[in-house]
Amino acid sequence: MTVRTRVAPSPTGDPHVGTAYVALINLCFARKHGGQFILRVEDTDRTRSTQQSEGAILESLRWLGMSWDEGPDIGGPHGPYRQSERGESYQEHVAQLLAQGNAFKCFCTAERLEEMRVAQRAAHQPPHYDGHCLTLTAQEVTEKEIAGIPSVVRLKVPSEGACVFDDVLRGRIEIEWKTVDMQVLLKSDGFPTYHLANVVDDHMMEITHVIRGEEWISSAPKHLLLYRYFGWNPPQLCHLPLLRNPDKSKLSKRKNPTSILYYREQGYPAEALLHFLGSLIDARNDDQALIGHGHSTRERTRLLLEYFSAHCELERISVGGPVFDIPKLRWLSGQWIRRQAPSEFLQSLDEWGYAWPRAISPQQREHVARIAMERIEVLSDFGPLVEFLAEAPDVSRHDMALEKLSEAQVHAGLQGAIEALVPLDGASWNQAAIGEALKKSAASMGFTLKDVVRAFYIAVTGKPTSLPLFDGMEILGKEESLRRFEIALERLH
RNA sequence: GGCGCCAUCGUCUAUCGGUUAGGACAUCGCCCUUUCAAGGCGGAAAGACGGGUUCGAUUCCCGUUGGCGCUGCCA
Repeated sequence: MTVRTRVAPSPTGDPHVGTAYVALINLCFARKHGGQFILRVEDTDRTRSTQQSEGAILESLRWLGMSWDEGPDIGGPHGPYRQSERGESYQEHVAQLLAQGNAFKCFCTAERLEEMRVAQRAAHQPPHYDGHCLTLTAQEVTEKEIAGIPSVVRLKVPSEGACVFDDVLRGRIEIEWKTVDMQVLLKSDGFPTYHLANVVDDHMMEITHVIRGEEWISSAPKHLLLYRYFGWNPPQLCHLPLLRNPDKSKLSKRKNPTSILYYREQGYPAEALLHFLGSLIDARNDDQALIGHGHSTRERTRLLLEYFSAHCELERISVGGPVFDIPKLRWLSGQWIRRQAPSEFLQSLDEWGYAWPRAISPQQREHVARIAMERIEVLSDFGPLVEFLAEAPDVSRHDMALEKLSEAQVHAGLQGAIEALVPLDGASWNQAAIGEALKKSAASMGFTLKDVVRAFYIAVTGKPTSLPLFDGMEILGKEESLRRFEIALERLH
């Protein structure tokens, strides 16, 4: 039997990093075993699902280099791959359950259910459907339907015994039937709930391994019960740990950026996010030797996926919920950026959508890239860092104050620098010559370059820390550099 | 509250009964150095607690505590 896995996102919001994490494991496991990986859209919540969200999810997964063998965009032998388009199948299966007596119609109103739950909570009982409609006769059901009372279909659950199943990661799990609720399978709008649609589709699509988040453990008995009612063999179940906020709660956008789009917009390379997610799956993927292979994003993500897949073992996934550690991701991002050749970095910037200021000529870009790329961790750090090359800073007298030198000394230092730079001819205006001139000038006044250089940084870049000064001045050119020194000098008066 | 899952440095983890408990991020220090980074070197930092089992437990079992999840006509 060939391995078939799936990821089944619900298009109700921004593409979540947790979806990518689950998708990645499913993809790698399928590839490792020469099987297929399917993308299925679970859009049964008609009030929250959007076309836009679905598009963003697919696009985000593709951005990370993932691809699927069957899905709503490419079709496949078990389509459609969008649950909203599979209504007939659910209706048939619900009819079967009803006919077999494994499910029942329920006409309870939302108000009654709410009252019931409040009462149960007050009595310290677990909130459960109380079976109100379970005893309705066929006659009564028909009457209510004729009267046009809306209904749902609920699952019948054994009252005794326990559901025992094996989880690939956690071993034997036992949950008593009496703790399992009579879950709604078909909503009053005619759409199935997750539980029904999921089981029917997984079976129809011949999924062999259901690898999903831990949050589904509690409802696994319902799913297994459905497989039993239908007479189907259930797939292997593997419940993954949930990604966490730093405070260990389930990763949420209230506490952390969870959208893949956010990380892309911030300029995290796709390969960095992919590498990070991979490292959460298996510690062997947390390997610095992997960084830097490939000459394009496409190739880099492909090689990572290949590596992750080659030794993917579900059993090695550790079950403690990992904190989504953004500092580590940032570091990885910086590593991936830095291991590129400057020309590749330029291309990455371009793909990310960076718009170069006019003042920086195409010929200068590689030089800028070389000095900037080792000082950033994400691409959005780049703009602020090179901004001074395009626009002169507005420095104040206060900015120029130094700890080690008096104002008079700073003044002299700037003056001396100008005098040292003026004689340099245009042809020798490069970082080495500039550095030498500035060092010599400082020495001639009895202090080291280190003593005054902070003032120079502020004069040229507007900030005490920036890109290497001499390089910055070379790129700015002699005229503009001297102009900035002179402005700074004026501000000191 | 009920049910379930989980538990090694701050974080991600290695260890699959015997280790000076290893690595990475973060952090601290030193070196390098025109600032800041990057890079190099080094430091500090962990088996939640209590019982068993065993010659020997981080590792196996039980309990406690803690964290998390589920408890919807959301997934």
